[in-house]
Amino acid sequence: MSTEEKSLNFIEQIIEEDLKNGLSNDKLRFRFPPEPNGYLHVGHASAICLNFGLGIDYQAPVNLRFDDTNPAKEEQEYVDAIKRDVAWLGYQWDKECYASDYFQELYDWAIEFIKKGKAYVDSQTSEEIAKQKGTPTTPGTDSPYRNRSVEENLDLFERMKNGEFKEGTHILRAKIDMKHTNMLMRDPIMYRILHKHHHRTGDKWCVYPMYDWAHGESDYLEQISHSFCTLEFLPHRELYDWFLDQIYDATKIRPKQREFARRNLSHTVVSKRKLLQLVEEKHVTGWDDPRMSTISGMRRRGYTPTAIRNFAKTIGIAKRTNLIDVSLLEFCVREDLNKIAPRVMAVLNPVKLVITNYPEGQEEWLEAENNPEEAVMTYRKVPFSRELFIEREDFQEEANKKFFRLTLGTEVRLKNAYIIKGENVVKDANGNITEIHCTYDVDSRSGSGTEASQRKVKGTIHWVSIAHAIPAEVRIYDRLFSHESPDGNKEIDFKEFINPNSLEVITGYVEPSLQTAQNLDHFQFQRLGYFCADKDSSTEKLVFNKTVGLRDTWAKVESKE
RNA sequence: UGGUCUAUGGUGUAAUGGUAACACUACGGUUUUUGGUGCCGUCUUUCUAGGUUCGAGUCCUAGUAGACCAACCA
Repeated sequence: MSTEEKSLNFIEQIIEEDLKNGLSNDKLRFRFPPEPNGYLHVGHASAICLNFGLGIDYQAPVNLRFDDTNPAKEEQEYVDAIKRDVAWLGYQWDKECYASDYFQELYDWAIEFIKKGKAYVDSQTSEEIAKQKGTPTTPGTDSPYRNRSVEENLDLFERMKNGEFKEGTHILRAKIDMKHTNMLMRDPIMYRILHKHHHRTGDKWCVYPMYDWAHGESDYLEQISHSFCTLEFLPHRELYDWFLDQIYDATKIRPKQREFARRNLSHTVVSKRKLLQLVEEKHVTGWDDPRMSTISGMRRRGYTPTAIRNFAKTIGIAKRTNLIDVSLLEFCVREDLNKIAPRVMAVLNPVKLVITNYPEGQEEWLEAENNPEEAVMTYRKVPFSRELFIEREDFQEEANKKFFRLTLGTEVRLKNAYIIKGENVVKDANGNITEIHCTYDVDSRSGSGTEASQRKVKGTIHWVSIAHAIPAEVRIYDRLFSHESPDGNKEIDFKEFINPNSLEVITGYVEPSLQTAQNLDHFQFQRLGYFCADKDSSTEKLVFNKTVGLRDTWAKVESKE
């Protein structure tokens, strides 16, 4: 009964208003239109969640359209990666489209433009054209070729298409207004000559449409009702509408472009160009490096589709410039992982613990909860023996009042096992601890129901049996940028920004149940953080990537004495 | 020396002329066989100045600040 009044964001309000004004719900259609010139990143994830989310909410189809109008930058590899990423996020597109599917229609329309005197061939250099274009504060001037005859334009444009000219010698321009306050309306370029192989159309074309001439028309051909893009395209809207005016058939849906602010994330870069630079300059191992903000990087890092979708939903949509703190993304990741990640024991910085009163050669397989958050609890067995590894930092000889873990003379519980008491330590010549000796209370086994097993001790620590533990490579990631992400459009030197300690590779020991860990399964190494298994083809070893740390307060508490 | 867009706690987003709220962060308390989780709480908000109105975060005007616009990129 209590249908919560959901507040609509401004995008939903636009749609609601259109529906109220007579647009039929079954005419709704959205699209996500990436250029296949790189991998998708967390910013695209927002756009994907917006468009596909609207599709789900309104039960409307969403097209996946590749904006492949520039063969110089686009590759099939990127098309494949984009499809994989959108699908991984959990969305299904209605039609898979390509701007290149429309090259013929666009060409035919361009001929009509010429015939109607709406377009002309300009034969100046790009420098001359740029000069005539003026600046945001000064008007442009007409090209000397602006008033060529229709016949000459038709002839020239056909010869451009037929490959008779070199790149840069001629372009087709829309004839609008060189003095327009919006620079995009100053006779924008519709076609340029590019003798490049296109990943889909091969060598069929050597004239390629520009974004502005292809995008709205693609929306129109696909009968997209709402075309959402980022705010930097806002000045393009006037041109989008002008092009549509020339070809629009009133019996059809006229697509509407609306803009929202792109999302910026602190401590990271959200720009394909900069991500490409990181890859090319080898600051990272590739587009799917777990430190990258790409969707494939986040996948390898262990972020889940649910977490990313919740993040997108939480940050919402608006029109103001923003810088979202990564801690919100990390919260979303923890929130999801807490529910689904099995708790397992692992020791990353081991020190040997010997239980002196535990029989030599004896082993027990103890029952352990997989995840206390589970609705129906499941269990696994973990091996216990006389010699264990524990985390080096879980032991201190001298007890601080706020230190709840193992010290000499105090009791602590080994998770899922027994209560032990620290007795003494063995040190090497340099005074480093090499072994800790302790005794255990045989009646204190977890779940045994004995009085001793009910006893409260102030700390619980984690362990693995040395004889049974499996060595694993563990990759600990830190933020790629230690302070703020480099911003602006100018060339940047990443060396000034990159955190040199963003990757640490260590060898840890994990409980044997992880031997069968599948690629990208999630785990909580108890008290250490969330991790995922990453199969590395170059090694037989188990490899784990640290996804995100736990929200840990002990360091803070202990530092306050 | 132009045009367009934007302005709500440290961060992000709501409030659609009628009690400024939700989440994150930070901090405190509590539960806990994870210093995790859960639960409870605290701190911190409408850019400025006018105007319209019984009433303005919301509408209007001006100012201020930020963003975008001069690729044969998208």
